[in-house]
Amino acid sequence: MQKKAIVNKLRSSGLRPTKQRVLIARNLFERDKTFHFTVETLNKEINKKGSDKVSLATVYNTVEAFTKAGHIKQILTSKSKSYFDTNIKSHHHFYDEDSKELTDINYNQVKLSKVPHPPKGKKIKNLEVVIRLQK
Amino acid sequence: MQKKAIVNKLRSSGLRPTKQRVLIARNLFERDKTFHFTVETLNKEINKKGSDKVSLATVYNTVEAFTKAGHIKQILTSKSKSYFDTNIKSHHHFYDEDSKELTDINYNQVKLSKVPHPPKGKKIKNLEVVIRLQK
DNA sequence: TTTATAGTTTAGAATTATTATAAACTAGAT
DNA sequence: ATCTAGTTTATAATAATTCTAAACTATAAA
Ligand SMILES: [Mn+2]
Ligand SMILES: [Mn+2]
Ligand SMILES: [Zn+2]
Ligand SMILES: [Zn+2]
Repeated sequence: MQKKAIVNKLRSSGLRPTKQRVLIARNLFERDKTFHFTVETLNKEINKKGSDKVSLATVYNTVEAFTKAGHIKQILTSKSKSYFDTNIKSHHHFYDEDSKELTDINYNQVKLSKVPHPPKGKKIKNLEVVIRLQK
Repeated sequence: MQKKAIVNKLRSSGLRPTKQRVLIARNLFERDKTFHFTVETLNKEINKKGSDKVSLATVYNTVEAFTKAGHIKQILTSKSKSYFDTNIKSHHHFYDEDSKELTDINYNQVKLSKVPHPPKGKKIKNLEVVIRLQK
């Protein structure tokens, strides 16, 4: 994804392409592979080396804005820190209880042959599987 | 579950049946139905009305001890607060994005016809499905 | 182009959830 | 009854996140 595309992505979701947002978006989306992150890891990544500094408040604001816009998504965990994913396609996760690491499971690696009906008046938005691993 | 059984449950997991632990355990397990809670809701429930007071620190300690002992389990959410479940059987959840409520899905309401192999040297400890609902 | 303004960034304070500390207390063994 | 490791508690500390309000800026309008 090139800078032009990044700017369009931001504009298309009603977000002004500010210096900070473009910097963060390039860091998140100009990669070969999707990945998982926390605000803490993203903030470190963004603010390392000689690059222009972005405040922690802005990292929080931007992550929230990108989540609301659907550019990233929040991941289910049982931890006190929020995890996010640049892979917004429907997919599943392994959670390694020993290393505490989350890794993607390809969507077609899991098949469901029976899914419950949603309660009246509600629709299924998505379905996520988490497989916990142990030694 | 009667008081005697509660005391045994605590003893069997190496926990002394103190006044506070028994009070909390009775509140959690002497019910017809399992339920979901946070430390905050449990603390309110335990410390309301004329009952003996239990400190918040003890509620945290006890929830941690009960989780380690396998009497309750922590639930996957994408929130900053930890949720717990008195239903320790393998089961799944609906998560209502509008009301932000978690409800149980019976285990046999979900069937998986394909599950990925765990990475080398790891075993599958359990598998949880979360179905997000929207209006 | 300037100008106006709504949107954005920021440092720092505030809040919230959780964990740590260390002194007082107690269950249960002897 | 005495002893002691385990437990409880008030309170402090830490960690994650949200709030605040002043300074700044992207961009639309003049
Ligand atoms: Mn915390
Ligand atoms: Mn928080
Ligand atoms: Zn993922
Ligand atoms: Zn449940």
